[in-house]
Amino acid sequence: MDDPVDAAILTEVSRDPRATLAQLSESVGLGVSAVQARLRRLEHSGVIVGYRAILDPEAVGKSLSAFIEITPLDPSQPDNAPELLEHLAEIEACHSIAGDASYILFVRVGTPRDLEALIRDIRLAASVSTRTTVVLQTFYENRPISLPGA
Amino acid sequence: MDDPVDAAILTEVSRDPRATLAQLSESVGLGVSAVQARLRRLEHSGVIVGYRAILDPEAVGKSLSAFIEITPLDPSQPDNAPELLEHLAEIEACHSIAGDASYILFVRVGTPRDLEALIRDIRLAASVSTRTTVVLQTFYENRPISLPGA
DNA sequence: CGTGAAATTCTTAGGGA
DNA sequence: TCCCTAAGAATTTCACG
Repeated sequence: MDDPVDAAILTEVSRDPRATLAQLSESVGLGVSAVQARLRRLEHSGVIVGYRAILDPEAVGKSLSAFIEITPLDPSQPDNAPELLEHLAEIEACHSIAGDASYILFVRVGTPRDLEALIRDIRLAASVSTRTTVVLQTFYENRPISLPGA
Repeated sequence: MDDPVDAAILTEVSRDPRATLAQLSESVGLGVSAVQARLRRLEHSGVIVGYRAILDPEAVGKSLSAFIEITPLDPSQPDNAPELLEHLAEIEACHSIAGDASYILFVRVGTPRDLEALIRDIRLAASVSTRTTVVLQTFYENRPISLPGA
């Protein structure tokens, strides 16, 4: 599905989505027009889901992050916790997992008090118990996906 | 530190870093030139760390993700696990945490066999024990950081 | 997939609140 | 200091070969 050229485009665009077509073109050894067409196809076909700016959490007042495992209090109820929690903007990610808990969230807040409030909101919104693991230090995150054919 | 205009720029650029200055300019109600200067300052001052393309993991052969908690086998040894593991491209994030384990990693691989190999590599490279939690389904991830002043 | 021309965007310099 | 306008350079876009 991905030939080497597409893989090269994806690798480059993962590291710098704001590179010009000319720069991409140079990296992958194809004309600007061809790169543009491939990039458009990769976007439209859903291989490229979107683009993000990576912000420094400290600089934007989100210095505290944590993992929150959650488990429904009443297993007999329909479980749609992910949708019930989606409106909480502090939640950056939500996965269902194999393990003791049902889901794990990754959250970012400014202060311990914000975390306390968020945990309360989560419990109320989704009728779940929580188990929170505070992040002490982040060594790296948001590293680009490494592609096989790169 | 961030006035409302900077916050608006950050919000927009988080959602679509490839928007043109004219589009940003429209969103924040400032001239193109002023927006460009602010964006440059936000980049240069480190508030904006970088940009990424978000790829569909399935489409690029990384359908299996997992959290791996790790703990040094010998607590008396100097602990530099994050650096020792940095060369493993399957590791997307590495945090130190408050809890039973010392660190938690988020990793992406293609198959269970790849995960097995990665866990072996991690144990060998950093002399750690591991506890792996497989992700069954990802409901959302990479949601942009929500800014206070937005 | 490459070429070329038109439309759009980026960049920089200069002036004003 | 911050913002706007304006002109030239660079890039994107798209039809055609």
